[in-house]
Amino acid sequence: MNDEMYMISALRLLQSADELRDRVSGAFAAVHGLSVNEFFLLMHLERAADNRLPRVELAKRMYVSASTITRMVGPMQKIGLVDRESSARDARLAFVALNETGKNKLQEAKLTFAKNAGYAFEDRWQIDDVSILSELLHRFVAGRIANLT
Amino acid sequence: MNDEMYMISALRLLQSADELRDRVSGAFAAVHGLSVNEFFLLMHLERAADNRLPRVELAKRMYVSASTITRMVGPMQKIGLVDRESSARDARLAFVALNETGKNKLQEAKLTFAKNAGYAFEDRWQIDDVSILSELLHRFVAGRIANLT
DNA sequence: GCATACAGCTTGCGTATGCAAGCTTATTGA
DNA sequence: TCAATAAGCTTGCATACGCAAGCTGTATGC
Repeated sequence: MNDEMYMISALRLLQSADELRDRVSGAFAAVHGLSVNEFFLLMHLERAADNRLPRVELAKRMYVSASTITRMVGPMQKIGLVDRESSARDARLAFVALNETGKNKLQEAKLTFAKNAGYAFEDRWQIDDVSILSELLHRFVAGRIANLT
Repeated sequence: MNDEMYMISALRLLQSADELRDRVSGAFAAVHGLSVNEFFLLMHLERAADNRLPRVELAKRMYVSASTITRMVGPMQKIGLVDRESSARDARLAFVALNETGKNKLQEAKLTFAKNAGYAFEDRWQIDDVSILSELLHRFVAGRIANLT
C-alpha cells in the first residue's frame, strides 16, 4: 500500500536528519561556536539578494517563529556576524544583513559542515547514490523559497 | 567535487526533514495532542522486545538526552500511554513500557502520520521515486539500533 | 484624510531540552 | 569483602523556542 511506503520513507527521512543534525551539531559547537540553526540563518542570508532579508522572511524559510529570529539575531549581531538595517521604504522592516565577518565565518562553517556530511555518507554510500538522493530530495525543496540549493 | 555533493545532499536532507516535521507537527498537536517526539517514543517502544525499553536506550535511539526522556515520560505516564516498570535483575533500570492505551493511540497517530507524509510526497512525486528514496535512506538508518523501519 | 485593518517586530510567559551534579544500585579489583 | 568505579536515572540551572499580546508603522475603505 502506498500509505505504508509514505510512512516508512517519512520515518527514515526524519531519523536520518536527526542523526545528521546530531553529528554536525557537535562539530559546529566545538569548532565555531555556532549552532546548526545559526549556520542555516547565515546560509539564507548569503543566498538572498544583497545578502539580507527581513526577519519575517527568515522565519518562513527556516520554519521557525518570528520571535525565534529576533532572539537568534541578537547574539549574532553582538558578535558581529550580521548587521541590522532599516528599510527606507517601509520603516517596519528590520533587515538582517550578512557582513564580511559573517561571510568569513560562514565559509569556515561550510567546510566543517561538508566534512561532517561527508563522514555521514562515506561510510556506506557510493557517490552515485548520494547524487540520486540529492536529486530526489531536490523535489522536496524545489520551488520553495526556503530552498538553499 | 564530492564535498560539494555531500553538502548539498545534507542541506536538502535537513531542509526536507524540517518541512516534513513542521507539516506533521501541526496535525499531530491538533488531532492527538501528541508531539512528533512523543510519537517517535511510542514507535520505539512498539518495536522493542516486550514493548519496553530502559530510558537510556530511548535516549540513544531518539538522539536526545536522558533527562529529556525522563521529562517526556512523566506526562505520557500521567495520561496513561506508558507504564513504569522496574527490573528484577537491575534495580537501576526503569523501563518505559507501552500499554494498551498507548498502543491504540499509536495506531491512530500512525494514520495521521501516514496521511500527512502522503501529502508531502504526492504533490510532486511518483510512487517509484518514493520507493527509491526510501531505499537510499535505508542505508542511513540500517544497522543502527535507532532504526524504526 | 481619517478610521480601521493589517504587517513586521518585540516581549512575557509557558514548555522543551542539554549539561552537569547528585542519588541509588551494580560491577570491578585487590 | 569492601572500596573504588561506573551505570541508570533524576533534578537544578541555563538556553531555545512557540504563542499570544502589544507596539509601531503601512495599507485600505469610505
